[in-house]
Amino acid sequence: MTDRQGAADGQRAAPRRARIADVAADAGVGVGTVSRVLNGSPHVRAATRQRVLDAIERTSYRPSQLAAGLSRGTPRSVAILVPFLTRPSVVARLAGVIEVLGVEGYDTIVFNVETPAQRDHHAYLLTERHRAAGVIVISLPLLREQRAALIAAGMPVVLVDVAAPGFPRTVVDDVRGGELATRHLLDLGHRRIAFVGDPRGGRPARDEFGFRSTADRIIGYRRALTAAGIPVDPTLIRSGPHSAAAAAELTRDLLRLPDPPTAIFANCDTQALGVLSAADAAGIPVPGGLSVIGFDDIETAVHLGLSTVRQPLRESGARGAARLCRLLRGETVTPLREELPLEVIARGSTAPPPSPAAGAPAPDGGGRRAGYQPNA
Amino acid sequence: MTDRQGAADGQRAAPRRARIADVAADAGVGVGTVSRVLNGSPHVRAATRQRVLDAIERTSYRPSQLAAGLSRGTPRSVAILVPFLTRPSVVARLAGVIEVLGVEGYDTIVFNVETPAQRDHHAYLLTERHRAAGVIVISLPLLREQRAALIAAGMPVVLVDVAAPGFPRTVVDDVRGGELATRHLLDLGHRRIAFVGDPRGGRPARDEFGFRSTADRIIGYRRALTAAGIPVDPTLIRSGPHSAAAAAELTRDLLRLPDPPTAIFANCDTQALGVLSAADAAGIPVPGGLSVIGFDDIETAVHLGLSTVRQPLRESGARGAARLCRLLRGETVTPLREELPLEVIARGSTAPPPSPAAGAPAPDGGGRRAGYQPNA
DNA sequence: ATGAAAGCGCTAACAT
DNA sequence: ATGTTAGCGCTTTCAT
Repeated sequence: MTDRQGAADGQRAAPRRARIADVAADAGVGVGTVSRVLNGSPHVRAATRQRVLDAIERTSYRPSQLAAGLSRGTPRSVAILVPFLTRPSVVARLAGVIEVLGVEGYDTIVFNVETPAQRDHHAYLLTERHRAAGVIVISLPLLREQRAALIAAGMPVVLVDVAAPGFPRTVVDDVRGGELATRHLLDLGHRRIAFVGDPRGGRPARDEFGFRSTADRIIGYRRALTAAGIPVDPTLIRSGPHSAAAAAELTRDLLRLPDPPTAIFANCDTQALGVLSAADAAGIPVPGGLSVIGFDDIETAVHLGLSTVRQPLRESGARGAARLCRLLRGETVTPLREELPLEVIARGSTAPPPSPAAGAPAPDGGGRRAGYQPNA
Repeated sequence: MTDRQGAADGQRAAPRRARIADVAADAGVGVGTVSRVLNGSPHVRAATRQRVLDAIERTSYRPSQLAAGLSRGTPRSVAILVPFLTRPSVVARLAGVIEVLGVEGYDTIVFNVETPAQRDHHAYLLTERHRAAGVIVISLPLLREQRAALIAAGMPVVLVDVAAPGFPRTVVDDVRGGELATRHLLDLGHRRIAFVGDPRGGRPARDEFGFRSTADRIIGYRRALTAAGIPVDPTLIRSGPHSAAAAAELTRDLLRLPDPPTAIFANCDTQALGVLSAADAAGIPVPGGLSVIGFDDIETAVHLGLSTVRQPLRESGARGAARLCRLLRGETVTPLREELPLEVIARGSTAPPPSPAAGAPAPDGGGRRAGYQPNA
């Protein structure tokens, strides 16, 4: 029988938000009980719970995340640190994270890092437990001191697509990925295979990200080549900024070589796009005159019929988020290092080399796909 | 109840986080003064301020966002509602938002909406002032009742790439965009121009998003056609799901028409990709046999040499965020409707029609660009 | 200009 | 099982 906020008078009085005490009063119970109902405590009689639920309904009560967070000591939101948010592979992972976290009742705060300085800035802020209940780091190597600070702060952290000793992480085997891509090309009969990617980078430093996947993929590339008895030719390994444009430039050089490659393994699909356009600009048909394979399997790869090494992007984010939630519940995650599968997706951008170079009679059906040929 | 499950390390005396009272004690002032320094109040003597600053340094104090938020009544974080986060145009806008908000000291909480139900769910949650200080809605039409609830809750809201009466919004003129694209094609001499896009959609409803931009672009398309004295042929206007694959399918049909179009205006760059691959699959060269223009100017458009109508994506997000910050400071934003410019970027995917259909001797240099031709 | 004290709305420890 | 109460760490009057 509570007065519906002075209904009689015409002017709507400021409809003061109901607080937990209002609900308690309305239900005729203590605030503790309401809190218990809110947090799903088992120590509440079904009948009481129902009374509280009704009161909540009547008062249109909405709990304050803020107050709950303060009281609890940690908010119901997690921070996620990503480098270059707009890159397709990154945003796909992010979507996976957000989806899972949302279902688990956590808000996702996104920190985008585009310079080492931003990385340092955000990494510092995230050691504050009142800012986020936990942290998910995607594809971004952290400095040793930053990892230490996170640990010292007791901050629950999971890594996605990066590794660091002692941290729960969801990754793929990039070395194996490099091997898979290269072997796919070898199986088609290629013998002169180039690699186009980012600079190998060292370890993360004050002024460097130190991304590691390229280096690993190159290791796999070399390994596959060596296993096939083909000497690694350093002039076929090129690196430049992480962009299609840069990849295109590198490809241009490669194609001008006296003995140009018949196939190119691009470090990621975006760079593969650059390779494709450079090939086109040079009038070299793909896969007729050049085979191209990328990495990641982003959406455009499908549209362009790009062969690639697929990794479960969205799922990696989802898995990482799920593991963080486990951590936040006080459970432990195991194994610390979770590996997701890699798979070669052969589309139309790879085929046997122009003139039967070596053996291998093209095991593939030589599938070809739709694409774009502006200069036809 | 001593320590929660921390990281692997065993020992480590709980380094109790310094609170504002610690700083006050260390500086020999009251907590109120520390708070004033923290919040840049002018009512603090310079000398006192310095003492406090030093104390903060000594105690390595970090203010609690949570406590400050509770006390203030609203957190230093803003919510951003986006549909289909992984779409390139959306994530570009999001990056702009995050950048500006970060600089202004706000955290960005991202809510990704992929179904009307998710829209409703999140829109409801966001009427809680203790959850976010303000809301930025990107490219997502809200139901009337949802807008009303936001207003009733006194929630500061800005819109980006969507319109709603009474709300501050940063948009482009899609009608004009449709006109620009179509006119570009007309100027090249095309007379048979098709449109490929999303279903026009009505207004947002319980089970529908009601995206509006397609409808507007079609209006512009018709307007340009009519202005050029060309009758609008309904069979040339096709729509399907927002994906390159669907666009490809629609294009396939279009190209099989007895009197097929010589040019296609795709609702967005992603769909233009689909158009391109369908053209390729049909063995029709672009732009030799078919001209294609998209909308947005996402990164891949550059790599593929796709002509398009550019809109400032990242900037739209940045502008929206800047306006929200103004709102949060209690200032008013004006004009309510902020319009960003549109511009045709002619790349290699548009050229005069195959056989000089009508007049216009191709004002453009007929620029062509790199692309991908897997079937050559 | 600065200190003291009253909340902000909730959780959790402690009673009962 | 449920009520009571003491904080969580800060901002903000209100005095002084």
